[in-house]
Amino acid sequence: MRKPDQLCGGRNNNSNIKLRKGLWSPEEDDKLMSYMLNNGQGCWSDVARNAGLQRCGKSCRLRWINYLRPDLKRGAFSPQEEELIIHLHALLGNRWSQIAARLPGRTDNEIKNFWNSTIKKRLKSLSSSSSPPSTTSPNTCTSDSSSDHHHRCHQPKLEANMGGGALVMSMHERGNGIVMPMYMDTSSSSASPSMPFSASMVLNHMMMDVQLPVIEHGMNKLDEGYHHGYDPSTCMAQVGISGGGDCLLGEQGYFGEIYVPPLESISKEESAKRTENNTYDRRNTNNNSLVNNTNIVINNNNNKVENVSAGVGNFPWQGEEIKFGEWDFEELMNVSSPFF
DNA sequence: AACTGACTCAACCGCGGCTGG
DNA sequence: CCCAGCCGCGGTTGAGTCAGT
Repeated sequence: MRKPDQLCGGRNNNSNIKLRKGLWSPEEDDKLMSYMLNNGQGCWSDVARNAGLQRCGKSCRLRWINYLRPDLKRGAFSPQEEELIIHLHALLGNRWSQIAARLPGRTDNEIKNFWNSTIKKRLKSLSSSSSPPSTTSPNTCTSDSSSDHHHRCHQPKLEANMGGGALVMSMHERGNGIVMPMYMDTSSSSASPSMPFSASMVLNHMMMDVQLPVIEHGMNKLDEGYHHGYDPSTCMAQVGISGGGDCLLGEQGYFGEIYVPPLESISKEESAKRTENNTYDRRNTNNNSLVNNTNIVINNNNNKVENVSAGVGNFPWQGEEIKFGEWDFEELMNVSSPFF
């Protein structure tokens, strides 16, 4: 049931105007940008039409989300962001949009590309160099999520059927700080782990290698990220996991509480100016973003993920409450309860 | 300088989910 | 319940760029 609008390459609904494809011109960017700033987000097909763009709504949406959005952070990923991505991927799998929701100013596409090009490669090389003897098999692969890995990788399955999704089993203990992320392939219908234990260990090593700065307790900041306005003085991305006791990701330290230091600071005025002068050369825009707080709050009292509030930018079209509703976290946690 | 392979990243494609009629 | 329209997501592609020879 393909719909006309989604067939971007096709013809417009009510005209014979051939929809444009391919790279966006600066003029098109201008049109879309000014339209979005003036009118906000509505129906994307209307946006495309009303902005005078010979593009399908989908294309406009993609362009806006991945490139024109004023709160986009440009430039290379910081080590902290990188670590966060690795961890979140271990936790969420290839749910790039959810990962992106926790990285203010980053898009799912950007993260996906970064993962596929950089991190995956690094994990691969690390796993090949470390290769623990007991767990290494000819079929060992990294967190490669490409479609063919299901055919190539046959890891020993866990007993528990996780029902898809990714799971981080925290064996974090007081003092020794063992964190054991175990990746469960989300794309596999068989719910078999796509990351062998060896790769998990590699991942783990990577995480352990980097001591992330830890911020103070008091992370029960549900909804702060979204509801609070942008505060330049605290311009930072922040992921907090509430709960004094055991938490999903470990009690404290590596990813229990991650402080992503201010990557850049920028005033509202500068941001506004940047919005106006949004350049078309991505490589020249290693600039700043309207970063606010992202909070992940996990209620550990009942081992249930309650709510995740993610504020990605301060724009009404982006504010949304994100929940881990897609998997049954309670069940997931029960399954993994021996590890807690 | 020319060639080539690797890499990056913007954009497209196709699918599933949601919603309203 | 069914269907159409739309949105959003993840996977993939391909053009441009870079680095090595």
